[in-house]
Amino acid sequence: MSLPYAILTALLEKPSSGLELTRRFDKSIGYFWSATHQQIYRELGKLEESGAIRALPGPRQPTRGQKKEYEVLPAGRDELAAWVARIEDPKPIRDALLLRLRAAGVVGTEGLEAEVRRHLALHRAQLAEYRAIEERDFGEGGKSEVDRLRHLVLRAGIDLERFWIGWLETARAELADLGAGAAADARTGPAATA
Amino acid sequence: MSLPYAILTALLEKPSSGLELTRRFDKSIGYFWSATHQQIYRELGKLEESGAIRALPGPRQPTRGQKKEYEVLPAGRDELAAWVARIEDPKPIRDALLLRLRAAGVVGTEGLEAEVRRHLALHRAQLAEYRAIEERDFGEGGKSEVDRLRHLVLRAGIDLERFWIGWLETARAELADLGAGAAADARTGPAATA
DNA sequence: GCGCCTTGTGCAACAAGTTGCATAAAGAAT
DNA sequence: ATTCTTTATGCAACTTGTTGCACAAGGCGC
Repeated sequence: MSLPYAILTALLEKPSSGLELTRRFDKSIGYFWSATHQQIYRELGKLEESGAIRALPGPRQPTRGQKKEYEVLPAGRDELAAWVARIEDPKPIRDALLLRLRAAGVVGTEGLEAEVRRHLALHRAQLAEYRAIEERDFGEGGKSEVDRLRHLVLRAGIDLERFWIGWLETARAELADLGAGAAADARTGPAATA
Repeated sequence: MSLPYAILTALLEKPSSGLELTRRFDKSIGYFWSATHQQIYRELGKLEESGAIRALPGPRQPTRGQKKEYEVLPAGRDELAAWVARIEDPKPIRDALLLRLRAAGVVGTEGLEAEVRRHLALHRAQLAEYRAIEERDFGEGGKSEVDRLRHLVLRAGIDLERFWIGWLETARAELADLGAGAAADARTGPAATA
């Protein structure tokens, strides 16, 4: 659905080979749309076939194991522009940890608090990483249109991490609170607390 | 990955048939882990085969088009309890709208503001729905362990919607601000603003 | 020259999720 | 009685995403 457009965007920002794209996905676009090199190569093939991109004519092209750079053609740019304005509903959340909290209601919370703490640490680390990028890339003023939009996206990432950190702290407190007394009856069944 | 556990949780809360599960997914568990009836039937088959659940012996079982209720067996309950404490990293965000904002940086923001406004309305509606559920199910005190955990999960949903609403408002303002002057050169290329 | 590591491209098989449709039973409508 | 709708289960085909591996070229050590 969205991967081809992510690739088109990356290629418009800078023509690249498959592996270069993979690396760039690992640090910037991949923060909100990750992809493995496999997906990227497959999609590059499709995009080339459909005429949205083309391989730059380099020294020698046809062999395997040789770098192959792509650039976006006008048709690809048009498709991307159309996608930007397309009507497409937001996808509902899909989060396994929330599911696990819910499951803990019926089978007990044993071991969950440690996992919540671990996630908390991971989200704090991610927040720190985002903040470092913000500092580095959007420190001073004088922002172009591209910069302002990129910063906006980054701020979504930052605020999302902040949300998770806040919520996980609440969750940890709640689990600790349930902990002591409830640990015993959680093992046999949760209904006893009522 | 998580779907079988979502189903086990739902079945422990109340033994059900495939279609009943589908309906329940549409209103409660599905808020953070959605599934179609197809996925659910397939997964029920696998879970039954692996001995995690079994069909309740009803009037007549074997025919098609006949309701078939399932309940969780001890093995299934144990698997679920193990999953609750399992180490599993949070998945990175995957959001098409953020991607579209980023794409707008290179192909122009035309048509995006309307889409942002539409999403804003959808998230406000979702928030209202969650708040109504909160009012209905967790209005007064006297909460059991299950209730407290369920409420915690619901609050994650509520705060996530609040996050999106806040961010989308910022985005809309930013797009409106870029709008007037930038609309012209966005069509030809974004670099002109620098 | 020969092994070895890195860079680079790609196939194949699988897992998860989506879409469209077929089938069957039971009850309501006429 | 027969048609229509609702409830219910399920197959088949497809798309997306993941994992493991194969293969090719070039640079480096010795």
